[in-house]
Amino acid sequence: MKNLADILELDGPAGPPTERMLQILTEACRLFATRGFDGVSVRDIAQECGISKATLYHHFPDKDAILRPLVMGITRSLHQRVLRAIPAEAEPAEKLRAFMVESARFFEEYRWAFIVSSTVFWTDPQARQRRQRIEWRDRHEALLRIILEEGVQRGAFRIEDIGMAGRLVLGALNWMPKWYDPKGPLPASAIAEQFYDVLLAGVGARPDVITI
Amino acid sequence: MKNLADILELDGPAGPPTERMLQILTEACRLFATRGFDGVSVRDIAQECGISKATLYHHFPDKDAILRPLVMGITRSLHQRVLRAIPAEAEPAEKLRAFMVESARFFEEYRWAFIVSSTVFWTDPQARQRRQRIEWRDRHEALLRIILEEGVQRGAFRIEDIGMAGRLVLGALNWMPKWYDPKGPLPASAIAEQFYDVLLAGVGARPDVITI
DNA sequence: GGCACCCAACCGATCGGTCGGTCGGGCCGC
DNA sequence: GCGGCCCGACCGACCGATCGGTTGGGTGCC
Repeated sequence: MKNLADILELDGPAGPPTERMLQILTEACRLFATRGFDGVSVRDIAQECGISKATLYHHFPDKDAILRPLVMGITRSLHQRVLRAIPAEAEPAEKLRAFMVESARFFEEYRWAFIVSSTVFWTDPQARQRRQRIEWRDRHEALLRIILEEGVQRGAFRIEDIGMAGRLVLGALNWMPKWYDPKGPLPASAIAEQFYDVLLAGVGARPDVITI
Repeated sequence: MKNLADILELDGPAGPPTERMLQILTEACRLFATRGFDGVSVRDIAQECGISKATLYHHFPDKDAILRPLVMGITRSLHQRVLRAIPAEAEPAEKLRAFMVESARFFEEYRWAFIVSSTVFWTDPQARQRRQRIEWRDRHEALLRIILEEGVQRGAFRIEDIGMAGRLVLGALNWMPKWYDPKGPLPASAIAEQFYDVLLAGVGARPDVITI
């Protein structure tokens, strides 16, 4: 995982996060991703960091306070990074490609946090910063929808239901964590490129073109 | 949820599952899907069924024994149902369509169990019947791969990397539980049809065809 | 001395699971 | 028909373990 501090916004009233806090967040993130939030005890996190549980509670008020910045940071940063990666003047197809590739790249860099974020979205009916998180996610989905709509209007895309097309794209990308192997032959960005190719041209052969 | 008994294989040495066991499985399934396995206590399940915890343990040896048939049954039944829904003599494209639509239909019928199964796959590093479950999943993925390969060989599909194309398809389908609303306008099968259309023809406009 | 950091020991609550016992309906010998 | 018996379904009370979180007291650096 790249520097986890980049995606966090802990530098509020308490100043920038300390080295120890980052260590706790990093270890907790990896544990949450592999065993789930409820499957990891505060003792586990402390032990993994080589400190006592009481020390951990010196840096964080409660268990939720460890999870929250991870989920929140990932949701926000994903959108911001993808948004920044999309060239303003490009063709819609190129924008879609940028959206998909940058999403995959982000996933690869912050894999554990990405997994935590996407699993927590489920089993969390109430509070945990839900509103603000959903706001970012909606903004992200809106960005994709705008790209697709622009493509349709400019004649680059041919889409019946934009919402459904968007969900197909996001589904393929968001499902990646479940099977992606960082030691595999292809980086996530290359996989996203392939997805893009299939998505744009379809898998169906085009006899009408071939037989001209 | 349709009759949960259809997907279970509890009728082993102990005979067919009793009404009470089915009730426990049904309620537990719904709770697991919404709050996660670790987020649901045995007390919760018992209370939801209107029985005491001791009574629940009279019907199941432990908590895992409630989860196991759900996850196992879904994984196995999904494959079997989809396999049966694919016509042997059809074109590859029609087979792919049947694969996707039947998967969606199955998800819609056994929505809670489907969600439980797909979430449990994560946070479960060890035992819980992992080997047998993965066997069914692999068989399912192999089925899709065979369809795609046949399509390529018969000139119906134009695919660079079959594994990646398959993962795109499965990703879109498996992600559905996260956003699908059973009270929405479209049934899951109709959504799968749309996915199929996009997948086959792609979203890119085809000026080469239009300008003939 | 004061502050940030750290710890062993402890707290009440809740976890998965067990125990001894109650209840009611079928089934037997008579 | 009927007392005695059995047994599956059920329950309240309890178990040790572990949960998230707290307390009070160190230790070392400014």
